[in-house]
Amino acid sequence: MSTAGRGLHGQVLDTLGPAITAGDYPPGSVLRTDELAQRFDVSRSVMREAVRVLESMHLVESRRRVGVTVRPRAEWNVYDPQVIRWRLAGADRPHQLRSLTVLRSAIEPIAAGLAARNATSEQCAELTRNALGMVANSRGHKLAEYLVHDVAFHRVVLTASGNEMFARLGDVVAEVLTGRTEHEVMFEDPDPAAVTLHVQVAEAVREGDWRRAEDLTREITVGALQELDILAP
Amino acid sequence: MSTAGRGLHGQVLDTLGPAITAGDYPPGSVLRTDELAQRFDVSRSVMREAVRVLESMHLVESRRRVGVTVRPRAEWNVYDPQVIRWRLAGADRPHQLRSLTVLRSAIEPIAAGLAARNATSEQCAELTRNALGMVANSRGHKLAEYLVHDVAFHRVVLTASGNEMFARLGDVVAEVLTGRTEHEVMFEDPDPAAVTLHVQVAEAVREGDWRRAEDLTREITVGALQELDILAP
DNA sequence: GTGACATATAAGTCTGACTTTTTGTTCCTG
DNA sequence: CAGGAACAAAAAGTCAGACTTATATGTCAC
Repeated sequence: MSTAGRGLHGQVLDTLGPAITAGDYPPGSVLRTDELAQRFDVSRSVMREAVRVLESMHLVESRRRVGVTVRPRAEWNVYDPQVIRWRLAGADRPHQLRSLTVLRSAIEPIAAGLAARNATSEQCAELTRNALGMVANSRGHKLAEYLVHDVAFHRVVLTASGNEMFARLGDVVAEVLTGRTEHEVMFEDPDPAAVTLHVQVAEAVREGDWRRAEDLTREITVGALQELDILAP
Repeated sequence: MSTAGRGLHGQVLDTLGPAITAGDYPPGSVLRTDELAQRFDVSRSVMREAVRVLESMHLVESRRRVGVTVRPRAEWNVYDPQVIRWRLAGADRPHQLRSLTVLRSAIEPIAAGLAARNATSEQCAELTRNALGMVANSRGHKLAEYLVHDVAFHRVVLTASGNEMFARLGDVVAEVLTGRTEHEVMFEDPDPAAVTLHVQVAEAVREGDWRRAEDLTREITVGALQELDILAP
C-alpha cells in the first residue's frame, strides 16, 4: 500500500522510517551509515540513498564526522504522506489521529465553501452519487462499501475546492477515515445524522450555497472530533 | 537560506528542483540518470541520491528500463517546505502565493482559537511583545523590523495552538509574509487596521476568549486575501 | 493478430579506494 | 592556568568501474 518495495532502499525505509517516527531512536540519537548498512545487509550506496530520503523528510540530519542524528519531532515534515503513514502505523497513532482530525476541521469547511463556488457539474454529480452511496450502505454492517463512498465524497470536495493544497489532503483524509473503520472501534452502523449531513452538503454545493456547504461540513468535522473524544477522552 | 549546499547532491537539487517545479520538464518528461550526472558533472552515486530525494517529494518517478519520469503536478508533495520554496521562487509564484494564503485563511483562525485555550503565559507574553513590536514599527518605512515581529507573531500563534500540524505551517507563513514585503509591492506602511487586529488577537488569546481570537484572526486572513486580489486581480 | 521468446536498455547494486570536513585532543606558549 | 595552534582520528562524502535485474520493445512462429 505504501511506497513499498521500490528498490532495496525502499525496503530499508519501510523498517527504519517507522522505527524513527515511533521514537525507537529518540531525538539526538546518532546513527552511523556503515553500521546501518551492515545491520540491514545492504551496500553503503543503498543506505546513503535511504538516509537522503529520511533527510529530505527532516527526520534526520547527516553531518560529517558525527553521523546521522535524529532530529526533534517538531522539525519533522509531518505533512509528508509517508511520514503520516508511518506514524499512523506506530505507537502515537491516537495522537496523530487527533492532530489530523483537527486539521480536517479547519480545512474541510473552507474547502466545501470553495467547492460550492467552483465545482463543475460532473463533480456535483459525483458528490451526490457518493452521498447516495453512503445512504444505501448506512445500514446492515456494510461498512466497507460505506467507507468507499465516504472517502470518495471528501476527496471530491477537496479537489473541487480548486485549491491544490486542499486537494493534496485527500490522501490524508482517506487515511484517517480508513483507519477509523479498520483500527478504531466502529462496530455500529454510521451515525444517521452524519449521513444526512453529507447528502445536504452535496445539495448545498450543487446549489452554490457556499455558506451552507461550509456550515454543514463544519458540523460533520465537529462530529468527527466528538467521536474521537468519546473513543479516547 | 534553503537546504543549500548540503553536499554535492544538494547543489544538484538547487538547480534541478526549481527547474522541475517551474515546468521546464513537463509532466511525462523522461530524464536519464547517466545523462544528468554528466550534465551536472557529478558521479552517478550523487545523482542517484538527488533523484531519490526528488522521488520522495513525488516530483519524479524512477522506473527501470524507462528512466526518471516527471510526475503530474497533482501528485507533488506541495506541503514539502523545499518544494514550496522552489515554487515560490519560480514562475507560478502568484498562483502558489494564492494557494498558501487561502490555506492560511483556513488554518490560522482555528489555530488562534486553540491558542486562546492552550497558550502558556510565556506564549501570551511573546504574543503581546510582538504585537507591540508591530505597532512600534508600523510607521516610517521600518518594514524590515515590522516583518520580523509579524512573522514571530503568527509563528507563536501556530505553535501555541498545541497542534503539531498547525505548528509546522510556521515556516510556510513566514515564507508568505516575507515574500509579500520582498517581492510584492509593499512600499506603503502596513494597514493600521491590520496592526490593531494583531494587538486585539493577543488580548483575546491572553483572556482565553477563543471565539474572539478566532474571529479577529479570520479578519486578518481575509484582509490578506483581499490584499492579494488587489495586487493580482 | 496473438503469443512466446529474445534483446537491448537503463536503473539498481556492490565494492574498494580516495577526499574532505569536523571534532577532540595534545601540546606549546603566554 | 588559560588560550590557542597544530595534529590526528573518525565518519560522511565522492568517485569509478563492474556487475545484476527488471522490463519495454521488437521478432518470429503459429
